[in-house]
Amino acid sequence: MYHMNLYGATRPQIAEALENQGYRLTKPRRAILNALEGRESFTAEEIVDALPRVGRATVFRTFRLLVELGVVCKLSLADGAPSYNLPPYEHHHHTVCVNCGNVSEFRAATLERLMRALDSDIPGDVIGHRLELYINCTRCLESTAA
Amino acid sequence: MYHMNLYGATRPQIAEALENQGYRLTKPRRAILNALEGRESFTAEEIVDALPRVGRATVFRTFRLLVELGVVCKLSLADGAPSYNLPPYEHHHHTVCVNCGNVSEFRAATLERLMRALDSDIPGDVIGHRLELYINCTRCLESTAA
DNA sequence: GCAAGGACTGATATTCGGTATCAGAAGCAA
DNA sequence: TTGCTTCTGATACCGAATATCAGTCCTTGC
Repeated sequence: MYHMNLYGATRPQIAEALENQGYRLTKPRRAILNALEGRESFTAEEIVDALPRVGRATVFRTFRLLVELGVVCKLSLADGAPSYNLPPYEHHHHTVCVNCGNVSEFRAATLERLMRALDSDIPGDVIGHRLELYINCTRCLESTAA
Repeated sequence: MYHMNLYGATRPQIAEALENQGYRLTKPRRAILNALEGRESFTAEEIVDALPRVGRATVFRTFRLLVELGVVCKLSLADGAPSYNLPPYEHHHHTVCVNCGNVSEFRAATLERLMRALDSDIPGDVIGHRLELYINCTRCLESTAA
């Protein structure tokens, strides 16, 4: 369970990973994986609404499972509201548009290297980090300029 | 209201800033500022409990106000639980011990410079960021080693 | 000092995101 | 099929925070 690398996995790969970990690939879980397909970023409530035949608790349980598996990742919008996404690759960070709420990912090798370097400056062991950049996305900038 | 720099301000400075912005320095607000004094990191609930004569809503309203003013800042512990603190200087980041929950600040000039450099790599305007490092603090490491 | 008006307050209800519980259903292995 | 485990949905609940709103406090203008 530690350091799983499923970012960017296809649905069949996710399904396989679930089963390899001893989890069952049940109908509601399949429905949820289906619903995530094609979405770049989503809230739990969105999925609950999209799947009226799947219970609220199950959606949250499955989200928690997928986060543990490293398939989806949870982030906070600028107002603190939680959101989830299916990131295309591991060790990425998020940009969140404070205007339209759109989420994108970026990798920054330099940043990662720096983060590792920081480890030696910080008393204690750094075991993880969270970085979010709040932006005005190009689309929003264009539309407000118009 | 934009880009206020009150991190590290003393209580009289905070009080003055409130009044300069047209806010009233009322008894409940004074009580809250008093209660924050000397605390490094605190939850809203802690302050609510510490001040039984001040309403719950008022504590949250005042916290929101102080966050807007840039006096206190809100952060998430590793489990996502919200916490607040009175940072000693502006443009800092937090280390959160995943074991004991202790919060500290650190500045990293290099990091800030890098962050500014990142701006040019990101489509859109970067207007803010949030970085939290999750650590095992030295005290926790020592006590588990013992 | 007093009245008037807005800012602020506390009590209460409500929202939102998420978890606990638990009886019953679904999945799997023999 | 039996039997066992995992999983599910309904429901209730929780913590953090906001909306509402009648009433109070603060300030200012006289």
